[in-house]
Amino acid sequence: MNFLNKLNHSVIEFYEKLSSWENDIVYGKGITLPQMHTLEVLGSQQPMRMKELAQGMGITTGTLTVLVDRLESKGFVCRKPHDSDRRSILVELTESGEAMFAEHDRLHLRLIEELTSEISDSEREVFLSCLEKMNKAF
Amino acid sequence: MNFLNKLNHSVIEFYEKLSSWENDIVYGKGITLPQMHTLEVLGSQQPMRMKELAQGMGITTGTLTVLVDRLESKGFVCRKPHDSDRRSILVELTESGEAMFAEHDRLHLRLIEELTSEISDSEREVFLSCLEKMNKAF
DNA sequence: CACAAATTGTTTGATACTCAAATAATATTT
DNA sequence: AAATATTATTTGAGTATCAAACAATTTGTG
Repeated sequence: MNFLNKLNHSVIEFYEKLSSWENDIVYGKGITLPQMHTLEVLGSQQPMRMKELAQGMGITTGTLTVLVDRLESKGFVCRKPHDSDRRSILVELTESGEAMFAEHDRLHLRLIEELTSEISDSEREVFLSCLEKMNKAF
Repeated sequence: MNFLNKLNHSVIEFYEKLSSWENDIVYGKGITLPQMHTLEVLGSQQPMRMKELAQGMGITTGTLTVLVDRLESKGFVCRKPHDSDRRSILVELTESGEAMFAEHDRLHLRLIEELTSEISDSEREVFLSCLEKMNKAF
């Protein structure tokens, strides 16, 4: 098997494992993966309009409406009117939503820490650099 | 922001982008992501019992039953009786399922090829090595 | 051997995600 | 002022998912 093929399948394997880990973690918190994803996107930019948030997540506003409904009823986000555009609605993390996001991010960090614990600093530097280049090219 | 944090968020960003890419690619083929995932798992080991396949995918057999129903009606997989255990059922890719899987794998390979095209061979070697170590530690 | 216990796949009932299309309210353009 | 565009919600339909109940078969035990 050639190099690129190996790389390809290692990427797929990592993706699958991360996906499965994510699912397990999130499930234990009484929230779904798309719901957590919403909190994550809001975590990095806040507040956001429904339209922006939907675009950032790659879903339709129709889908987002029900997603935000559920997150709101669980107390993790809140809707606010937009100052200058009355068609728009701003979505924000509540204190509890912030906490949920922060906790998840912490777990993520710890996972990456564990997974790379046997890798030398210089190799990790290269790894990050590759990842950044790939993200840029995506 | 410290190193691990950067690494963590680059991993998340890559994961999101790959997920979105996967979705788009698969959507155009009249098949869903979980359905493609089923073909992928079967692609690397075949035939598999329902139970094995479900475990390999991290879903219940109940979920898998309907998934395989749909794939069967689309002609991508087929069910066969198990020789020695009459409770079990073997699932296999059809010719058309093989083709679908192979095509998807090819696209995946091309994506990885493109994303890493600006990265030197030696760095790609390190990248693969890191990925393999992380998969092992997962 | 015969019956109890475990395994395997399917079915059922419930919840969630997703989209496309229709709708209502508000902005923008002409 | 009226037509067009944008934004969020609602509706209808399909799919994914799980847990629990079920039927068929295999394995284990007395």
